[in-house]
Amino acid sequence: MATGGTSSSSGEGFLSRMALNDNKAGMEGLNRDKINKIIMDSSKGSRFYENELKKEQQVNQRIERMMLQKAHITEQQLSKAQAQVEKITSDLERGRDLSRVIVHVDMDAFFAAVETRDCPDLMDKPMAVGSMSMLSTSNYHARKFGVRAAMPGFIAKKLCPNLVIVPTNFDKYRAVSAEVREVFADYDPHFLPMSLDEAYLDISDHLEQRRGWPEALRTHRLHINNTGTARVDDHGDLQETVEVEGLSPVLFENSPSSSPCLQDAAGGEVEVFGTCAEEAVREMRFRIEQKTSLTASAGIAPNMMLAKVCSDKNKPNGQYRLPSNRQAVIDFIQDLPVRKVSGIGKVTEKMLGALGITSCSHLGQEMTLLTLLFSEKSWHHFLHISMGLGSTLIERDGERKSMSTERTFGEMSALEEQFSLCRELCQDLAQDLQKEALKGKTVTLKLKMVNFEVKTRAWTLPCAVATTEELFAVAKDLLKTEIDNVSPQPLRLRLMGVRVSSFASADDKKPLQKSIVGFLHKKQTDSSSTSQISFQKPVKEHPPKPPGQTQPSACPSLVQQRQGQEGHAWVPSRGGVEVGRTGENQQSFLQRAHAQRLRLQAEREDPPEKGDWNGFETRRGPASSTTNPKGTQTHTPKNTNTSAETHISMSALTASDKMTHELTAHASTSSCCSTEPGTDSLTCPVCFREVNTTELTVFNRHVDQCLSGVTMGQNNHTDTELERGPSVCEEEVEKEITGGKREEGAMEKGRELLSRCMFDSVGLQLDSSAGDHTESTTGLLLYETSTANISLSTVGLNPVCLNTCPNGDVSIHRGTDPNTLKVSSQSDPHVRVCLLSPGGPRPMTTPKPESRDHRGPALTCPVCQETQDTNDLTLFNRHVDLCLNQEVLHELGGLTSVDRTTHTAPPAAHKEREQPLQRAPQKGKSKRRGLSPPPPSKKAKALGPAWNTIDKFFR
DNA sequence: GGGGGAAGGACCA
DNA sequence: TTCCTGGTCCTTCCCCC
Repeated sequence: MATGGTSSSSGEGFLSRMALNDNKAGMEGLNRDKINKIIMDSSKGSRFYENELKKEQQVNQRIERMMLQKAHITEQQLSKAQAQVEKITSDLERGRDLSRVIVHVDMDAFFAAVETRDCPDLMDKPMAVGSMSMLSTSNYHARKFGVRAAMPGFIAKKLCPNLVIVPTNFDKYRAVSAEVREVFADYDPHFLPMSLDEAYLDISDHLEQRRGWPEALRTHRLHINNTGTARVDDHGDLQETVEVEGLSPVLFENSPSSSPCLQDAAGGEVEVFGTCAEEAVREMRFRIEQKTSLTASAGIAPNMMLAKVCSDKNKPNGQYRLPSNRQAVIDFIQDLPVRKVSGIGKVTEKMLGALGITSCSHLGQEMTLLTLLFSEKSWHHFLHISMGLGSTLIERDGERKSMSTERTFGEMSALEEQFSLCRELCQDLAQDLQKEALKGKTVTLKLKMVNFEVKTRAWTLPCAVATTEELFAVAKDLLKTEIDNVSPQPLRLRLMGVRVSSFASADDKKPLQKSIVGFLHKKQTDSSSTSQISFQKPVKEHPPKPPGQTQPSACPSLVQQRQGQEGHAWVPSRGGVEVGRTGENQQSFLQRAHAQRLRLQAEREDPPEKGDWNGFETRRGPASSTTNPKGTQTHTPKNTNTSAETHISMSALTASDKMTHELTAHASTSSCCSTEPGTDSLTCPVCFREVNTTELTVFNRHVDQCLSGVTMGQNNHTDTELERGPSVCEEEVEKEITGGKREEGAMEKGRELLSRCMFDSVGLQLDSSAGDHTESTTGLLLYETSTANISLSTVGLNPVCLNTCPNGDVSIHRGTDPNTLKVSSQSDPHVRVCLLSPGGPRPMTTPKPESRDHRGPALTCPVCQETQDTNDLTLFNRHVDLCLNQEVLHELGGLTSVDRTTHTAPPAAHKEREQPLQRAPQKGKSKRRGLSPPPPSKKAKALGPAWNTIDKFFR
């Protein structure tokens, strides 16, 4: 019964959850009160104790709620539940399978036994394996003092001052475990290892065969190795047969090897085992003992649940068989304490205890009540237990569902240390993932505070990730969010872990795109989802769904606006990333941009492809290699008329270059810039202009110059092709800007706009006096830097972290003037910022004119759907741009929620459910999965309909 | 208001 | 001075219908 606060099992006022768990072999008949007092005295006042107290109170509250619920149960509910239980019980009974012979084998005090075997001096001493902080296991001498696994060493020392604590040596245990598993495999090649020292086997098939075996196959010889330990050579030659003088150092009295032996013709001792299940298991344990000098215990039963309980029955070094008949099972279950059943721990035990349920027979008696108080899963489990049912099918080769790594340490508060550790963990995890060729979509950061409070923060990506950079990109943002949430206080950690889950399916496991070739190719063939960088006339119908999109890709509001304004309503007047373009779903664009960013990050991990030239490679049809002017190789197109694909390997590019290509590649799908198969020109992958040549040398020179222009933040084309005048793109842009009329400076506007699309660093002003620092007064930004990981500040916005910085030394922050940004890097002299918006400070709220011009209707922003108090297109466009740029910025930032209504980031301490740490933005339904911006906070919702409306765009 | 996805957390071995 | 890892289930929040 819940007592609230602390509960006592002995009247001393200690936490029951911290009391000794003597539910383990070798711990019977201990003085629990005395041991518990020592445990409490050692723990009281510690942070651990305080946390346990908190947990205990939570469990007590659960119990109180449960009891309250119980008090309100009606007779009607009970009778209905009764009928339900009876029906299910009947169904389960009909399906009871007693045909399999399942064995659970558990090595006795495994780690301790291995250490004792290797150091016989420990044989008669109480010893444990672990450290002063935590013990992994203890031997049976130590258990008599109450020392057991999962107990801190310092407390164990108080219980048993003579305790010898041996450090763990997992390599050794793994090696021994491998030997044991070799034996298991002879009885069930598909056995299921649960840990290094535990496994389930289905020996039904083995028994079937065994019945026909001659005695010789069931005969095993004893021999002694050079350490004096008896060993058997399984069915092999006896190298040295010596009389067994005694048991191995860690064998127990009822060792299978101590059974009477026969002598073979050569005078060696042999043991013959029978054909039944007990004999087969005894033989298995015998062979394990002979092979490793360690003993094992086993349980034989018709299902896994019972086998597990049975293996504990005659521990150590014993076995127990539960006959495969219903009555035997029911009798066995009757008096079995619920805590003995795998899956019922201290909390469940306590909750059941509050209902007066301590044994499995009680479970059966109270099933009706349990159906009304526990979840369906829970009471189904209870019902199975009460009937002695369990799995008869050992699930082999089950798919791994997650992989993680974590580390416990002394208090860690320094940011650098935390991020450094975070990166290390990501690195370790990436290596582990690589070993199993796994990629996962969900990255979870686990933090344990110094007060033992555990927090997990997860983020699900649109595509599976596996590399250090990819993992760190997410983990560090999650970490940063937590740090920000407690700021200015430091985040005081004692554990950090990183986990990856939601592993990719077989299809997703295909190697990540090495290039944007598919991206380009697909766009060329799928105009419906093509991003039109040119500014076309409004479309009237929704374009077809892009592949993978479940929602219509056009923004109805936007279409409506455009129609209503006869093509003049919203002209995306800024350069850079244009979202909401005709025929383009903003979300799908953002998704692709983000996905591409991840791919690019992934490619950083890969070495440059052989044959790449400056990271660019042009392929058309089957390629042959040729040497380019730089002396490296490139592929010469053999057939320019078939399967034209522009392959841009990113491996040799900097992050900034890659980002450039991410967007320019996108731009390449423009109708005005796409490569037309069948022409004698090649399309530059940098500027996406057609270069009127098929001569590789000429083309390479062009690309080279383009590339250097982009890299240097300029578009200093000097090629003749580049100086031939405005490209088709520019003309399109110009048309859109001027409405078809050529005006003074229109061409320049077009050029500027285009160059911004291509991430020209227009607007940056280099402050040479600041050394590596670049300052700019600017509006919204996207980043470009060769080292990435920039915390971007935009005017009026809080910093938004966009990417990963391997070196961690790039920073962008506001200068003394709130409208200036400072970009700096200690290691990279070429840090660059690319503008998505014209230079110059921009107001962060939509500037409203004194009074609206009444010559036309009010305009509604397609992003926030707020009616703007203006019909002035310049002002209106500025507002739309602000909204959209924030979407883009936010999207690429990935994690920081942006309040679109106020155009400011939400308060760092965005606390929900009174959690001390901010939750990672919650994902919504599949429409927003992964890439789309997280929903706004409650506050943001209260402030305006921004999120709802942007979401509706894509429905 | 219910269904269902996502995330956090508890529990267990 | 109280582990590490991986799994399942429950609760809560949120969006959508």
